[in-house]
Amino acid sequence: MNFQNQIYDTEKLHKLRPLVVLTGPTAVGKTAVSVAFAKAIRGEIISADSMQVYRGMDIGSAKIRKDEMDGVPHHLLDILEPEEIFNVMLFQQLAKKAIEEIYDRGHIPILTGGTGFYIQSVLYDISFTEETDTSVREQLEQEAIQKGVEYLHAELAKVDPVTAENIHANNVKRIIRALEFYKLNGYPLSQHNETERQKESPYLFRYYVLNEPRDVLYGRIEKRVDQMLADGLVSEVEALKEKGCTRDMVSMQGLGYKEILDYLAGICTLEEAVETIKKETRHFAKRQLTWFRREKEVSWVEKNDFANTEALLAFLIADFKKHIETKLIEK
RNA sequence: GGAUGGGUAUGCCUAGCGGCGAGGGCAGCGGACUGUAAAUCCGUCACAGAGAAACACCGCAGGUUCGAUUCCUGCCCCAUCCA
Repeated sequence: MNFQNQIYDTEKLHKLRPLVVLTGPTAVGKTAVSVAFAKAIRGEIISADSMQVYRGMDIGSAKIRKDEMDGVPHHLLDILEPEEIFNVMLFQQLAKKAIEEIYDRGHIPILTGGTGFYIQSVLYDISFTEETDTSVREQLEQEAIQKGVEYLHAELAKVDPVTAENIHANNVKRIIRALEFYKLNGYPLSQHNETERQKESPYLFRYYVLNEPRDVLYGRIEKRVDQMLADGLVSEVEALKEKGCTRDMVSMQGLGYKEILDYLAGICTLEEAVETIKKETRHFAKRQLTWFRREKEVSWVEKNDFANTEALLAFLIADFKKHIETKLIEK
């Protein structure tokens, strides 16, 4: 670990709160860029990824290997067992804590990962109300099965017409969440969202979205899934299954896991599972791009605009210096 | 050479068995998203058009019919089987 050199003033870091977000659709090559970038700017990496938090889920989540980290500290990797539940609020808490600690060390936090929602939660410091009662949701889930989604949607329309209007009647999960929010907090979710949406980021940030032509990206996804299988994805999932992991767990909803689980259960052939993983991963990449497009203050970085990784890196570093570092080192 | 089954819209699979300007699925594309987010959900997907006017390759060409994607004939492809 040669990450001790501290060129930034800790107090100033806490005050200016610099933050780099480095993201992009799955398989664009975030990981490789992030490490080199971190080294160049004395950064530490915080993974904004809903699956890489789980231990024992390395291949399928495309987790960075220790030897690839090159001495750069990585946070929020391997912090939970696959049986445990993870969600945005938890992520936000942990990420915020990590950010403060990184400032203490005189370094710059770099949020890397493809979960846009997680990034948003820390970037705009969305406040989540304290909710511990899980029985409400369970009850609503039961009601959804017994009385149907339409019923719940109608119920939601009574207490929170705005949200009911916004959520499609088929979207069970989000209808349940909206109802749960109302029951637990006593006021409509739409009201909460309205105030949260106004928030300015407490950070001095740059939000980079790495991208490349769709067909190239899809080709890369195809190759990566094949590589995962060659690396032993099936035995990774087998081990998890033996450990007691089942499809209904949050962790097992990850791409590659649920499909291989189906294969292991004899629901489909391995070939079918692999095809599904590739297809779903493409869909996922697309959804990620939709998310980033909607995000306001992002800087799109097209890989094609650069001759090679070094050039891309040089750009990122120059951009970072221009927007953030100068503010940090000026007296 | 013979037998049988098929060819359905800019990609793939499939419904259709006389009123079809043609139903469904997939892929693709677009979108939503504030405690499951690698989740969940929505839209679009031949051309034309809010009009009684005109305009259409359901393999191709004819025929029957008021009317054919649907029936008949010939031809061209494809698949499997028999020679």
